[in-house]
Formats: sequence, structure tokens, C-alpha cells
Amino acid sequence: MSTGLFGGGAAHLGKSARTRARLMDAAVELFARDGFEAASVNEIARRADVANGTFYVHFRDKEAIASEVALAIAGGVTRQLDEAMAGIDDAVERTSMATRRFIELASSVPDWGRALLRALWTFQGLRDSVAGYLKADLERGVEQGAFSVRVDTVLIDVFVSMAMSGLFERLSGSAPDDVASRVAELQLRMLGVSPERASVVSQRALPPVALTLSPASG
Amino acid sequence: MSTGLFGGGAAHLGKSARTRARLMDAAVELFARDGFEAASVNEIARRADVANGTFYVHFRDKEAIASEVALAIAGGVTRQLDEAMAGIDDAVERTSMATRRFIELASSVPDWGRALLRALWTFQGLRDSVAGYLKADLERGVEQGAFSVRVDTVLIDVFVSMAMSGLFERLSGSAPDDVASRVAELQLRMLGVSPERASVVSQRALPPVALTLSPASG
DNA sequence: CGATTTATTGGGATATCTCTCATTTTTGGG
DNA sequence: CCCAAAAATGAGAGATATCCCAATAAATCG
Repeated sequence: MSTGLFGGGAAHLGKSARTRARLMDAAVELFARDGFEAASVNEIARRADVANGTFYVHFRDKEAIASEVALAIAGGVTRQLDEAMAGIDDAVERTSMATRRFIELASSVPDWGRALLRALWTFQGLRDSVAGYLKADLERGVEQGAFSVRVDTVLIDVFVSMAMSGLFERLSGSAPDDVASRVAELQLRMLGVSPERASVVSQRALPPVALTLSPASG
Repeated sequence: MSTGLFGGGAAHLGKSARTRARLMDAAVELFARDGFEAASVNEIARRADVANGTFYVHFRDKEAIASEVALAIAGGVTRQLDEAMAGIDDAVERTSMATRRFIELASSVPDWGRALLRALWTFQGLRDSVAGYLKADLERGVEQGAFSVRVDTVLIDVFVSMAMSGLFERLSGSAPDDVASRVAELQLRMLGVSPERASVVSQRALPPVALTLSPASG
């Protein structure tokens, strides 16, 4: 019996926390496979090996577990992006790194990536918080003279949707494995970075990382 | 009682065709509001003012009406895009026009726009057919020396997702009303068009059009 | 260890969904 | 106007959903 990412993180905690984590792992799998609407509380409970009534001890309803799962995944990805980008000042590098890491991290655990993609599509609030992070880097790029573009909501939404598209392709399997670099390159060109620099920056090798959960999440 | 687009188009046809059209109008509204998964056959029938059994006289199941609706909408938009772009040879103009028209047309009837957006997200086949149209124009642009970019599936998917993002913003209401132009401008920059030309081409006034249904559809 | 709190169980009330089909209503040609 | 064909109806079988709750099991602590 393999333990999901939530289950792994909660192994040392109390029983309640472990059951909760098992439910969240099950929910991730089902949201990723069937989508939010089609996944049933009954099946989440069955897959987590608990009675259906147990579900309602831990979550008010399906909506509640969905947003909790989405927040946890988004939090994990965000935290690791932050770590990866700590100490990098150049906005061109940061922007490229963010997109590439985002796609690689989120697709390294396909169930999680799919769930995140759905959540980004479904929950406006999640997109808003991503937009907040991004805005700072885009504005920094303008200040540094690297980006020649008006930073507004249209730009930010388009930028995010490009990254989502890359993640989608990566998850669908039918894409070349340099999708992340290609998307980052196209983003930089859009922002006004010269094609040459965009190509170089976006294709530079990155040290690999694996998606893990925030130790202090919940 | 206002008649939907399908209903309007079928007003002069037989009773069967009119009932069918009412069902499709109802389905569009519900797909737009609740998404494909969450819409129920029962509610489609209720909203179309027919008995639930009547639904199954006209459609095998929900999947059947969904793809029919999606094809009809996509067909209508495609046909009008084709008309709008007939006679335009310059790939820069065509590309910009396609995105701007797509966003304006699809958002002119919000339910349809939302349903189209959901369908593009849900049905791979629909994205593939859009990709087909687009590929020709992008390659033409490269041949004409206007675009300096590799035309592959990543580029096409990213391009489509940018347009979808623009449509989404337009439909959510919270966006400036020049979203379509902005998105087109960003696309052109990404393709390698100079910022100056991208700005000029994407902001030129376009004669207005309204979404109508293909006279010979079905 | 016994008592008390906390977690889990699983049966079931209620609701809704899909899809069928015998029956009724409507339509339109002769 | 009549009647066969076409269309629509709506009750209901069977599946599955959500959520509640009284009863049981497990964990914790003095």
C-alpha cells in the first residue's frame, strides 16, 4: 500500500490527521481522474478506506475538501518556487525559472498537476494569488529595463494561461519534453526580451527538484 | 419568453426541429452556467419546457447533445471568422484579426462564449480543429518573413490558450474592453513582430459583427 | 485500569439522475 | 374530417448521491 503525498507528510501525526490526509490523497486522485463534479464523496471515502460517514467528520462537504486540497498543492508549489528563486535578482531569469519550475514541479506528480490545473481553472482566488506573485516579478523586469510591456491584468492572465497550457501539454503526454522551456521562451519574447536572450535563458539547464509537501501545512 | 439562437434559427422548421433547438438552447445555458459535468439531462429538459423523456427522443445522452452544441457553436464562430478574413493575405493582419474577432464574437453572446470555452477545455478534438486552422496562418507568416518563430504544437497550443484567456476575461466582466486587442498584440510580439507594428495592427478599428448561426447547420 | 473524550462506523432517510416504455397528443396528407 | 405516423409525455425502475445519527471502537489521561 503506497502512501500519497499527504499521507506521507502526516504519518507521524495523530490518527485524526492521518485519516484526514488519506481522504485528501484519495480526493486528489479522483479530482484528477474524474474532475471535481464527477468525483463523489462516497468514492473518496471508499478509496481512503474509511466509512462514508467519516468523511463528514473531517470536511463539511466536497467543496471543502476540494479547496483545501487545492490550497495545499498550490502552497507546496509556491513554496518550492520561492526557494528555487531565492537570491535571483534578474527578472528575466526569475520569470523564466518560475514558469519552467512550475511546469516541471506540477507535472512531476501527474495527479497533483491535474488537480492543480483544475483548481486554477475553477477557483478564481487561486489565480488571483498566483497573479500577485507574478506581478512583482513582471514589474521588476520593467524597472530593470528588461521588459518593455504594460503590466496589467490582461498581461498577467495571459502569462498565467500560457504556463497552464504548458502544464496541460506536459500532463497530456503528447508533448515534447522541452515544453517548459519553449513556453518560457515564448513568454520572454512576449515581454520584449530579444529572441536570442529568450532562447538562451529559457534553455539553460536547471538542477532537478521533486515536489514535496510543505512541512508545516494545514 | 426570449428564444435562444438555436430556437430562433429553427422557428420556421417542423415541430421536431423546434423542440430539438429548444433543448440545445437550454443545454447551452446550463453548460455555460454549471459546466458540462454538473448539468443534468433532467434540468436541460425542464428548462426547455419538455418532459424529461422527450430529451431521449432527440439525443442519445448528455454527451451527444454536448458535442452537437459544441460543434454548432464552433462552426458558427469559424464560419464568421472565415468570412471576416476572406481576402486578407497578410499573416500579421489575419492572425490579429482572428484573435480579436474570436474574442468579440464569442463574448457577444455570453452563454455561448462560456459554453465554447468549456468545450474547448473539455474536448481535445475541438482544440485540434482550431489548431488546424491556425497552423496555416502561422506558417504563412513565417513564409512571409513576418514571424520569426518555430511553428510547432507548443506554439499553437500556447497561442490558443492566450485567446481563451482573453475570452475568459471578457466574459468575466472585470476586464477592460480592449482585452481582445491587448491579447492580439501580445501574440504578435511573441511571434516576433516588432512592438510598434504589433501595437498598430492590433488596435486598428474593426467593423463590428454579431454572432449568428450558420443557415445550413445540423 | 476505568473513565472520558475523540474518532469511526455503517445503515438509512431523502434526493436526484439516467434512461425506458406504454400511453396520449399532435400533426398533416388524402 | 379521419387516421396513420410522428412527437411528446410522465410515471417509475434502478443506480447512486449527499448527509445524518445512534451506536461502537479507539485513544488519552488521571
